[in-house]
Amino acid sequence: MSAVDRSLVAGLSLFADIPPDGIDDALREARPLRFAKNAVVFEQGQEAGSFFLLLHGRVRAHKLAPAGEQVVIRFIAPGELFGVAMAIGQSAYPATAIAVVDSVALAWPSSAWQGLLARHPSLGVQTMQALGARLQEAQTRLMEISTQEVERRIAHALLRLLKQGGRRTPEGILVDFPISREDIAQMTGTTLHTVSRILSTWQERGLIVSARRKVTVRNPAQLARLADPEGAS
Amino acid sequence: MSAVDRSLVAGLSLFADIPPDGIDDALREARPLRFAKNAVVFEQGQEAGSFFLLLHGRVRAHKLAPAGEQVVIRFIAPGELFGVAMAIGQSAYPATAIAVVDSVALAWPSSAWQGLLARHPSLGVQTMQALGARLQEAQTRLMEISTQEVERRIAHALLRLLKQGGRRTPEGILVDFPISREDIAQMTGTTLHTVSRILSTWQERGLIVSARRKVTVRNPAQLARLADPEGAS
DNA sequence: CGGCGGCTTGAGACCACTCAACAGTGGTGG
DNA sequence: CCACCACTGTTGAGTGGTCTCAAGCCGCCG
Repeated sequence: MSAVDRSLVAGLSLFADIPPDGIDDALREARPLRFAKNAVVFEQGQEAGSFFLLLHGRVRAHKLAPAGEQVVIRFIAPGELFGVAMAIGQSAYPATAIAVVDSVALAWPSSAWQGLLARHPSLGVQTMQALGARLQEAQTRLMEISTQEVERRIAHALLRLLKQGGRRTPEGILVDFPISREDIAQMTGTTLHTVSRILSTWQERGLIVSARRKVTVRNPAQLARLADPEGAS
Repeated sequence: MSAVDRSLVAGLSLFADIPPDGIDDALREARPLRFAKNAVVFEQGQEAGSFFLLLHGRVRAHKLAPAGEQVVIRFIAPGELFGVAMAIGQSAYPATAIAVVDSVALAWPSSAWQGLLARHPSLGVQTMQALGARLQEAQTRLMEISTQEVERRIAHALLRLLKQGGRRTPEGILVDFPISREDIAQMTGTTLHTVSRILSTWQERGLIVSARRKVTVRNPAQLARLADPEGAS
């Protein structure tokens, strides 16, 4: 009678160390939710009533600056937890989450977290590692934005996007979800104008092919050389 | 026969939910280490053999950029865990840790982590919340550096330093550990020159008093107004 | 008391931002 | 089904905040 079938989450590292009946137990409290493109999953500042596991689609998390500018925190891929505010002791969501394309996520009430953690300790381990990876990435971005000029930051951002969601095509590797110049600007601390100019010159040089909300990298190796000229050890 | 007395860590939130004999158990595997001012605790890239709990002093964590620039990740205060690379699934330290003043830390072998976590689940909860707080801070700094001009970033950085280690003095609130313009520059993604200029103007305006590696804020409220002109809700 | 690490301050250059105008493109409603 | 409009992207011109380069000063620490 579980509302969600276990096959939906089979193979996710989050549940890797949990036996089948444990997974059933965990899914019992979850509800699947559909989010249309551009739908808001939760909003910054709102009370953190649920946490989520993305099953299909793509979700963008961004933070609102006091003056109204947005900064993109990350793009969430299927298989990732998000909105785990209460796991880290926050009662409100620290960012806004919006579906980039039609998406499906499992939602648990935040109050279920403690019990889940107690019954399935490996969840804690997996979550801690995911948090650690996000912390590393945030610190790396901080380092980049502090020390590198815009072109290199954009190169790094693009490479990360490819690693997270790159799909081979005849023309090269395509970022497999819609991404605008504005998005890239908000990931790298610059403006859409500057991103547009830089992508234009890259396109002239044959490094990339881009269209409206679409970027294909023809030559990842050269892009990597742009990102790290020294080939840092 | 425990090597370290439990009174050393009494009152730390990290051990708040663990009974006395559990604390003794945890301390059994730890060794206290002294670090002289400017001593290296561990270095970025090095294999993560130990994790640490700072007891006295102050430790600076910074990351080295490919071209050699440093970025200050955080200042570690007594009571905080650091170097927990393996807890987050990293086999090497992602940053360098250096004692800012003479310091004392407890060191556990990294291999002890799993067992500790299994025997004392509340450790996991506490650590996850600490990680969450650090993630929040990193993301907030990302937002600041992406959207705000240098003066406001420095104001925010100073306010955070005060919150973490501020001591009342007749002249105002003093950052209670040595901090150079270069440190502040590396926290805010700017240069020591710009920091110097800005602190100079603040000093002229009577906002702060500063000396070599010392900053005292006379008027925190005014500084906060500089940091958030709108008084954002 | 000498030297070095930290700090200050000036001058000039430049990267990236702001402001501005316009051009595709794709979704939507009549 | 087509036309329109909002969204996305391009490109130019000008500006300015911050960096770089440079020189010198101060105050600790050894």
